Amino acid sequence: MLSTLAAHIRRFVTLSDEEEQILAEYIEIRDVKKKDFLLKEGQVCQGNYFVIKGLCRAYFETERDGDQTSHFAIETWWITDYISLESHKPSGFNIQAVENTTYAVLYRDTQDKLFAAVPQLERYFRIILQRTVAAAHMRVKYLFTKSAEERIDHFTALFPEFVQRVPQYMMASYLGFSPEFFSKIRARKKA
Amino acid sequence: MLSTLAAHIRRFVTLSDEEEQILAEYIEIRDVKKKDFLLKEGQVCQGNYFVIKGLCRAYFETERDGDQTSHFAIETWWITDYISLESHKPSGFNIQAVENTTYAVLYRDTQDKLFAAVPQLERYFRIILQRTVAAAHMRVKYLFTKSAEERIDHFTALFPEFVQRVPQYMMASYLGFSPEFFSKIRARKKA
DNA sequence: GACATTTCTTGAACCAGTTCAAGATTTTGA
DNA sequence: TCAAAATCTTGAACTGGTTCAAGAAATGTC
Repeated sequence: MLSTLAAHIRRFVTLSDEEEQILAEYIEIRDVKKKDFLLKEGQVCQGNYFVIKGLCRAYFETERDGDQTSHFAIETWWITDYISLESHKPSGFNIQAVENTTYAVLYRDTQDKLFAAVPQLERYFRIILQRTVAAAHMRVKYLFTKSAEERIDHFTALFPEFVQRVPQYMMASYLGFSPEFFSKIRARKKA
Repeated sequence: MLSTLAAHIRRFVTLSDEEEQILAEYIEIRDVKKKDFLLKEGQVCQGNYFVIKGLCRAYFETERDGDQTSHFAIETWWITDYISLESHKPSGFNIQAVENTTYAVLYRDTQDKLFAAVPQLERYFRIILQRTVAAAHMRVKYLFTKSAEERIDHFTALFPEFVQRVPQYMMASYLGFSPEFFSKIRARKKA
């Protein structure tokens, strides 16, 4: 189970077998069922979650309409609330399993000790975060310049797996429009 | 000039005077006039820019309307196109000085050598990037849940300096609405 | 294999914000 | 100091999307 994470790390930095052992001591592997929570709004976020198998989403409640899906994670993606992690304040997000999920937790309060023991993990996370920022900028670019329909097409081309694994109303929310409108776009396309 | 950057780094990690000297060898300080470009669309982004004095913005051209401002940087903020930096592909963004600006460049191709010489910079950038991701998530949260007027109020409260230093049409673009609508909101508020 | 729950669709009325166009105001540079 | 350039304002017509409500289809469960 841990091997998935170790393999992912080795795609970016070198990691000896001994270092993998050290990592194992700092990581906890957990299982959750569909709809269970990794993090609940109001809790202070305690760590960073690496999806080994399954699919999770971060979302928050809005006043008017229902939930707003903020982001997703599938196999080999990290997901957390960096705002809460950073500020040590209660999170405004829920992180929930969309499918039955196996994931690894890296706890915030032991993270620095781990990084001291295996310094190239600092580099690994720098690289991961750099990609996360790039993805976030891409997303804003698309939100600002493309119509709802173009956003669907683009996202479907880029991550076809998601569109099959995630209910349509979550996709709609993530892409920034209502589930009803998603339906209408699909109807329009068939014609 | 470099001292501004060194001071910023020391807010997050320790940095000896010798290490500051090493850093100096890898950093270049530059001046640009208002409206000059740090990066132009079509170029491969060569580095990461740290604003010492002044104000810059990243934007891209859109088909229909004019520019779309993607993000800003004032004193002690880093700005770059991580998408291009990461992929080594031509950038889709322009990074431009909004005021006369002094900035430091950290070049991509020597960055790893610098990190090898001063390992805690890896940590410094991990922390900076973590905050950048947090900010990006915050921004999407506001874009999705707040009205144009609420976004103005929130941003003004959070970064009052910006609203004074940046033309209104750039703010409007950054916050995700038209400059005309910004005007109308202001008129509405006075009443 | 049928009942409950979750997800998806459709239509009608509506609205937050856009677009276009023209003028007013402010800032800039020689 | 004054003309040119940049920025901001206002109004009228419009549109991409929302909201509400109700039913249809799919999925999960014992």
